[in-house]
Amino acid sequence: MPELPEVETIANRLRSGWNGQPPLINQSIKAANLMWARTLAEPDQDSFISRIQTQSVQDIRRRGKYIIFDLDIDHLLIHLRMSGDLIVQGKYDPPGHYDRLVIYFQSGYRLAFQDMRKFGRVWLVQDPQTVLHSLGPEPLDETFTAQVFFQSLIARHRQLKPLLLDQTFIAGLGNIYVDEALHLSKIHPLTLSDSLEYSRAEGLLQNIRRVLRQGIQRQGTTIDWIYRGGGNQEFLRVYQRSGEPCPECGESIQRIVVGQRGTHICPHCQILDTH
DNA sequence: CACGAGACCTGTTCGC
DNA sequence: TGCGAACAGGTCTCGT
Repeated sequence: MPELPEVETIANRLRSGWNGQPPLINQSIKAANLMWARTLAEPDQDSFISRIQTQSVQDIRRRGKYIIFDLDIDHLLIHLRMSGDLIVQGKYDPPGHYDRLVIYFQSGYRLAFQDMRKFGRVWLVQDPQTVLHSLGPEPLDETFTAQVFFQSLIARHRQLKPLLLDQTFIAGLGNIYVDEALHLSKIHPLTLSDSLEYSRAEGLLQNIRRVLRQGIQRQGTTIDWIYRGGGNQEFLRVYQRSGEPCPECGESIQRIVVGQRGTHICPHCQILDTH
């Protein structure tokens, strides 16, 4: 489900409160209940529960597609993968069908990690870097310049789309925003990374930032019932629009497969440059 | 190093 | 209507 803008939106809502629910900042944890064992990556279940239930939430933030809860001592890291979501439940709200981990606060509110497909993972660690160390740069970080981006592109010989999805290369992009950014840039997803000229790499970085900022501004992309509230879906230009006309030239949007991922391109605007 | 296939899971939609 | 195949926002591991 979530890419950088969706994770950012969820972290913001949990930090500041949303939809009548209170901020989770400063709330004290009193218990936790794990319903699907594999959801917890680290540590073992007994250590997790005994360690977490004495701590309170100091801050909530995002790195790549991870949501980070800074607690008094430890850090709780959550990766939502394909179908995960974080929901604040009130004292009298019923449990959700797909709740995999529930954290109970002294206030009576609960944080439920819901995850239909069970791909999501949770870590409780003393040093977040043990989990995050291999992540690439944040695309919206100002110190990540076009020069840096270009140099890292030409240092590899990779198909562009799989490279942009590689979280050790750049952190936070997923299938939707990559397809959108490549279409805006008029670049074919199979273009080799070391064949891009500087000006095209610069334009690509600008468009990556544009689609991410717009996604954040619209509070994410709603694809189905799992993710609620985001308005970006109406603005997608190619993603899951096979057969519809390209907004640039009117040609029919085509679906191909790249790196085993469904990929949406305009065959007229995005020509593969081979030489 | 780069890439493809398969695995991990459940649910919805598509095609016959 | 029914039923299996294809597909879904992500990432990991293994083999070539």
